[in-house]
Parts: sequence; C-alpha cells; structure tokens
Amino acid sequence: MKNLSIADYQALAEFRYQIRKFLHFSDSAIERAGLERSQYQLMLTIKGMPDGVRPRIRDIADRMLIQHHSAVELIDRLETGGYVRRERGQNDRREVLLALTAKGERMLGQLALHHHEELQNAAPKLVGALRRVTRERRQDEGAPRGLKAVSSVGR
Amino acid sequence: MKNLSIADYQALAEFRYQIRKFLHFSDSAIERAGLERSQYQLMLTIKGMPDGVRPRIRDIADRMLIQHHSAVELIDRLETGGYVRRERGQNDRREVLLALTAKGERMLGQLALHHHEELQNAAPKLVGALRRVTRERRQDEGAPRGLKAVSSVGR
DNA sequence: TATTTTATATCGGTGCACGATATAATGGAA
DNA sequence: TTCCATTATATCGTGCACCGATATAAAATA
Repeated sequence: MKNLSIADYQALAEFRYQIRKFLHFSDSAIERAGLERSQYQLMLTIKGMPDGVRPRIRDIADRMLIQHHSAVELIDRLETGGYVRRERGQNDRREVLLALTAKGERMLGQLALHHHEELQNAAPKLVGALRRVTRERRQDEGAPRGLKAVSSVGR
Repeated sequence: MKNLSIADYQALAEFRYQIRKFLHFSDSAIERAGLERSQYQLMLTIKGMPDGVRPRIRDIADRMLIQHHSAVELIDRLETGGYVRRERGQNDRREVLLALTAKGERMLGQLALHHHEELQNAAPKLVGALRRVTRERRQDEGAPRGLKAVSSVGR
C-alpha cells in the first residue's frame, strides 16, 4: 500500500483548514443574521434549483445529502421563522412543494451576497490547497503559505 | 446594494453541494473506520504541523477554529481510543503536548490515503464550482453540469 | 379491496460545538 | 515575597444537525 509524504499530509490538512475557515465565516455571518447553520443552505438550495422549479422535500434532502426527515426538521423551523412556504402538491397530494417567502428572499439575498464577496477572497487559497493535494502546481501560486494560525508555536 | 444573478445563486449552491459531497464522503469513510467525525481532522492537524512540532491543545484549537475546550473533549475521546498521547510540558507545566500513538499513525495513514484518492476525483468539480462563483471561467471546464441529485424533479 | 410504494412527519438519541466556570501554573508588579 | 493578571487546560450544562426507527397518509398496482 502506497504511503503519503509529509507534504501530502500537510496539503490535506491545509485543505481542511481552508474549508473550515470558509464554513466558520459562513456560520458567523448566518448567526449574526439570526439564522441557524443549515437554514441558509436550505434556502440557497431552493433558490439554486434550475429555472422556476419548486422543489419537494425529497429533492432538498437529496441535494443536501441528508435524510428526508432531517430536511423536514429544518423546514419546520424555516417555516416558523417565515422564510419558507409549504404548499401541498395539486396532482399528488402527498407532495409538499417549497418556495421562499418575500422575507426569505430578502434574507437569502443579503447572506448570499456576503458569501459571494467572501469567496472572492477565499477562492484562491482553496484552489491553491486543492492543487497542492493533487500536485497540480502552477507557478503563479507560490509555495504553501505558513500555518498562520499556529505561528505562535515557536515559543 | 448590488444583487446577485440566478447564475450566481446556482454557482453558490453548487459550491456548497460539492463541499457537502466531499464532507459526506469523508464522514462515511471515517465512520466505517470506527472514528468520529472530527477525530480524523484532529489527527490530521497534528500530523500536518510543520516539521516535528508537538502541538499544544491551544494550537490545535486555533488551527481547527474551535474553542480550546472543544478541542479538549475531542482529545479526551481520542486518548481513550488510544490514538493520541498527552504529555505535560517540561518547561511550562501547564502545557499539554500532543502526539499520535502508533495506532493513531496507522489509522490516520489509511484514512488520509483514502481521502487523498477521493480528492483526485473531487478536486476538478470543486475547482470548477469555485471558478463559477468567481466568474473566472476557462474554456476547458465546460458549462456547469446539471443538478444530478435532483434530476428526478422533472416529474 | 388489499398490498406495496412513495412522501412527509414524529420520536428518541448521538456527536460537535458553544458559553460559563473552575483549576492550576506562570510571570510580573508592588 | 505576596498579590494579581494571564495563560493553559479541564468540567458542566445546553443547543443544533443529523441519524435510525417508526408512523401516517396518499398513490399506484394487483
């Protein structure tokens, strides 16, 4: 079985760090807005559907890679907060079709914009970390930057 | 205030989906190995330290972007499982220096290799999604692929 | 009509992370 | 030396995300 080099471990660690940093940013932005962690992503998932498709709970669960009953719980809270609307399917009355309310649209708009801006900054480091993992380096990306968060280690 | 286009929302949603997919893969690989979600990352964080640095709990917490007492809990469970070793600092006896045990090294090696392989597949889509968010398209990446997980929507 | 399948919902439990707080060693300041 | 602020780690109780098991109800099929 092939083994990884120290550089590989460092690259993997760096990639996880970059993901965590982005999600950490995301979490605090969402929390400041008064939402829960996954509520933003569920709204984004609705909004990101092709064209004007009204997703069912099943579709949301698939896209978020969670069990449908986990999606149900999230949607319960989103509906309570007035961000999302449930509507029974016309043809198939088992279905629940989802849509953002006006309030949901506004909130999602703000948060998504904030995330979009952050990603303009964060993307290069994420891409760089991925390149390091796949060893697909390019000149213009330079060497891996030092582990800033633990620069205090030299004690 | 500038607004985002539908394509922007779709790009953001796609990026979140790709991250979730990777983390979902990660979670199941880790669970199959009998570990908890963050235990792998903590071990990886130790291993990914520059040179032979023995990190303190403080360093781990900084690098994982969690509170130090959250790191303490994780390390408690890792130590119980025999993956990580605590050692009091010589100079400063408040410090706890961490190291992987042989068992920890073996486990981390397997998991990291598995992750490394997966990233060879996943990286292009992640990079593509990031490019779409930053509008930095390149010809060889093609248009955003359809939302596979919800292809069932056309019902 | 009876049975199976599909869609959503409910319940109880686990892991991750947090805030508040405690313990204990260190480093200065008086 | 004594006192106090700082730093490092640990403990306790809490909330959210997600899960497995199970329930309800509509639809599809036999």
